[in-house]
Amino acid sequence: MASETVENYLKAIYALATVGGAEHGTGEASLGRLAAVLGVTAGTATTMVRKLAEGKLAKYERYGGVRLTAKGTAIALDVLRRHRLIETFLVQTLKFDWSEVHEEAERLEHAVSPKLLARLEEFLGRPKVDPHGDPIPTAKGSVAEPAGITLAEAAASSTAARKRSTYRILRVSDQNADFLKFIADRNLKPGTSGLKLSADPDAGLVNIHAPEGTDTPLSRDVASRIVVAAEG
Amino acid sequence: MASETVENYLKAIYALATVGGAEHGTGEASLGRLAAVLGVTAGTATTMVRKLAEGKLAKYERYGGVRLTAKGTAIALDVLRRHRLIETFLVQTLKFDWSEVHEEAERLEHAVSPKLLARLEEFLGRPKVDPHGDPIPTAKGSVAEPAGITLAEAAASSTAARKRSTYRILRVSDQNADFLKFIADRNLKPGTSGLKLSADPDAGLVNIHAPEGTDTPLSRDVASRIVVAAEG
DNA sequence: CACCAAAGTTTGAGCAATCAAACTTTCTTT
DNA sequence: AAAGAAAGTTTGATTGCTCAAACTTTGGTG
Repeated sequence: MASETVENYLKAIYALATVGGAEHGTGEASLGRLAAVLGVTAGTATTMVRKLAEGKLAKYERYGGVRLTAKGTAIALDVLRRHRLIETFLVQTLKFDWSEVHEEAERLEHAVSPKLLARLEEFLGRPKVDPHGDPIPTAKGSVAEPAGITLAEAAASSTAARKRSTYRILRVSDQNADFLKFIADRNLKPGTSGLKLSADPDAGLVNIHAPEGTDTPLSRDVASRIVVAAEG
Repeated sequence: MASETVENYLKAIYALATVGGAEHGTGEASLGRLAAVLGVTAGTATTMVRKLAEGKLAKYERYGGVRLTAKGTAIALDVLRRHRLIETFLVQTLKFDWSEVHEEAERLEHAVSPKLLARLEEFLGRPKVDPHGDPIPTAKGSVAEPAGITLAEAAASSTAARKRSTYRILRVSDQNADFLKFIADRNLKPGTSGLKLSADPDAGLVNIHAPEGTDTPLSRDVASRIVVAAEG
């Protein structure tokens, strides 16, 4: 059994190695960034990563970054599965706001048994995505990375195509509570549709025009964390 | 914040100090028994209990046993509250068998926030007792020790009174999975009523006569862990 | 290409919780 | 009350995770 700490390292490495989608990422995480997201010193991260490598959960060469083995990836995906099912439960059943479930799930994900998780999944109606639109890995360990493009990409696409389309929000991949509150305030949660987009490349901005007429300007950086699909 | 380990020590001391009901117990736990129920060596228990005393969670004198302070009791009751609400959730919502929820709750009780617990309590309909009939402490930290007498006491009471009465099971205070399965098999779970009792003091036995005619003989020891009330 | 800054690594130490084993106190029994 | 058993305590060591600080490697930039 991987300790809670080991699970957190694997999850963090997985996340860093797959920024921008499982296929899009480099598959590798730098030790500095890993240390930063885990809130430990660089030395601690180095030591722990060496231990992961010894346990065949990761591949690691000195000064060369870390990448998960199949075994490490399997555990990371399982943690992610637990995390996302728990978040879904908190929002769907216990009526938590989507901005406050992350911390809670962060603790619970290490305390649920496979059996509990299976029952929970059943109880929730076998959801495919969590409240942020992030896909829930299956019990067998596969993730259905959903279609869709980032808001940044959509806004940057050819003007003609974009002007014809409206967009629907599929996913908001960020766990910062303030950011999520902001998104919810602007009614830009997953499921919102009928949005029109425009870009202001010089200012580095993307503009979202909601059907009711309200406009929300976002930086490209922020826009790249929101996934949308063209509709109609 | 008390660590998971500290919470477990407090919970175990509370349980040992209140065997046979909060009022009935001695209020004190021996270090040997404490070590045994926690599965640690006696030396470890001594060391940890000294730390609890330093933190004003328990009173402790060398060679003299340990008892919780008000502060320690408050935490113990809070852990118990979490444990019992979680067990209720697992049985009531996720359809777990009552014999298999203990281990699960044992891990989860350290990972739930006060907010989650409040929502869960609401969702469950503010239950007063858990699936074993054990009372759920309130958020304010009071336990309503329910009325009722042990099966052993009931069976030992004057023959005349006992013969007139039938009994209802209120509580089965034990977490051993096999024992609970046995009890469930015999249909002796909390809520079962219409039971008649007889005692065989020489053999140290208590006999339960179910309305359908099945008889279950129990040792006095086991009978003292089942709480019943006379009815009708 | 030589140097410097940034990134990464190593070392020595600390904390929480644990054990085994030597030791002390208390209880029981005769 | 003395002896021995049972219960409890102390000591020294270990494990997992962490830090600070000294050190090394890598990779740009002048």
